Amino acid sequence: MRLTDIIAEYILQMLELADDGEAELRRNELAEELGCVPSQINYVITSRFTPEQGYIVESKRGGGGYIRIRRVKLERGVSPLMHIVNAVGDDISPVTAQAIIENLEAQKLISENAAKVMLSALSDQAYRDIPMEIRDRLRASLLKQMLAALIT
Amino acid sequence: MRLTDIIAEYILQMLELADDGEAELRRNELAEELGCVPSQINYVITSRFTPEQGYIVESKRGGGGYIRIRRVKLERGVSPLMHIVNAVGDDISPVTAQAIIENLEAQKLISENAAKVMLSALSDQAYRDIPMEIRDRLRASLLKQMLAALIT
DNA sequence: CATTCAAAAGTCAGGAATGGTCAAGGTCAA
DNA sequence: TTGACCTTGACCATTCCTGACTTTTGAATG
Repeated sequence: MRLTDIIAEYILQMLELADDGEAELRRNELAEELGCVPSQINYVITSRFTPEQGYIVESKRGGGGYIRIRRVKLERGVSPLMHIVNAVGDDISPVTAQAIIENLEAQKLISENAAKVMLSALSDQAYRDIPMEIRDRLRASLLKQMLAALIT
Repeated sequence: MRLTDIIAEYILQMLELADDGEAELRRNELAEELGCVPSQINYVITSRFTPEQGYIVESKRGGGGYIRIRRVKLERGVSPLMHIVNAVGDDISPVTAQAIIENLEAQKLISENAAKVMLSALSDQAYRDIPMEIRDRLRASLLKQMLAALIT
């Protein structure tokens, strides 16, 4: 198992155990405990605990420093899907698109089946005949179109 | 025996041995073991493990990368969705695609939400940047990919 | 106070370990 | 002979991991 997975799993565990949905850690300490260099913690956080995946991260340097990771709930009141549609630009990478869909599913804003369908439509697997240069544009277009279709 | 056959056979074997219908492999490793260049693995996968043939494929690059092949077609008794996947050719018009989805929904083979999502993904509305000449190919590819994702 | 120091966390570039794409050429059966 | 299928290799893209260097912060010191 990769270091990255171990670290991510550890943080997820912390989030689950915390009653306030907040995990606070000390970077050097955690790196020591998990046997990696400190900057690897940053790598994991920036690659797996992104806003698209539903997390926000705060930190402080210096004495008494920390890294705090919070799972954020999408606002259910004002059509969170619309919010995403508006936030997505003209391009989107496969990884980012996937993160958005998985987050929506985790928050139960879309069904498992809808997630499956969308994931398959956003994967490069379906774009064999499409030139590389326009795949990310197509993906963004499809994502927005599909999400819009789900807004009542 | 052709290399392609050897590779395909090997993967099929892996799928049979797997209890979850899923085979995960490392491209370079397999290429080494079977004595071919790595890209030949891609050729085999794109030519023989397609949605039409009842497979869906995911992969990840980079450290700890993999190729995962999942069999969605049931051994005996083909899923009704699989019939459609096989019946659709390399091209499909917007009207025909729409009719297929509406029919599946009417027969309660897919949910209303899944139908909505698929309809939006199959409409030309989402293909603004795609040259006219390849839209129907893209549509067919997406249709098959999405339907396959819904099986099992 | 202002300065200095130590203890955090952040950034970045590079290397290694993967898989992906494409175009050119080879093989073979019809 | 020709067209479909196969094979190869050069080049590209992504993900992970590390370490050197930078920045920020609070506390000790003068």
